[in-house]
Amino acid sequence: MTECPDRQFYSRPTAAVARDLVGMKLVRTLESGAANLRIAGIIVETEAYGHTNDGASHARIGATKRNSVMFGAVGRAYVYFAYGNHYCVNVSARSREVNAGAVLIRALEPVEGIEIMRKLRHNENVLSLASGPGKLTQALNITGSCNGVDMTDPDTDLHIEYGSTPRQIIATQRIGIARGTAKKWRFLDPTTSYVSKKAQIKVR
DNA sequence: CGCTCGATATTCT
DNA sequence: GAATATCGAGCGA
Repeated sequence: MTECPDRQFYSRPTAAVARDLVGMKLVRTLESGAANLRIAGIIVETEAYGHTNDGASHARIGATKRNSVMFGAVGRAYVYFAYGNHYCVNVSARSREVNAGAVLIRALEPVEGIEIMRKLRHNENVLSLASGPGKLTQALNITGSCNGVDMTDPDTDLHIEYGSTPRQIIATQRIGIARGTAKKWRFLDPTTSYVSKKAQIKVR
């Protein structure tokens, strides 16, 4: 039985991978003495990033020390430090037609280890635990040491498992970028309250 | 509720 | 020096 989406899953155009990741489960394992603590959430919001075809991508300028995972094997964690305060986590993915790419995980619905998330986040409100790319890395204790971890292996301390089927998925413009705004490469389930704040869909 | 701003790594100019 | 795939505190309405 396969627990995790395999290498083939990530060997497709990043927009397709980003869409299909909505509903999957992001799982973090922390060592705590003899036992292992499991923290996990359902992915409810993602963004796809490309290579030279995408002005918003870190990979648009070629490989650097920071973005090298985007050019390596697919299905691995690309973790970087943003704005000097927050980590963001992606999974590397790309089709054979390009040389780099990744999918940013923007929000989770907490499902396992919620009390641990509360402690790591210093926040009691479950709606605020992982509803943003910087928040979810803090809630799952994801730091630079996770960079390059294989997300297709259920035995690693950071990986992606099959989850649930989303009620709905919509594609919209990406958030917080100045270039590449025409692409509708942000994917989210608008029926959940756990998407990042800027991504809330206005209901009227 | 919405707006401004500080924190400050990485990369580019 | 400036921009960036962010967040939360502080302030005013």
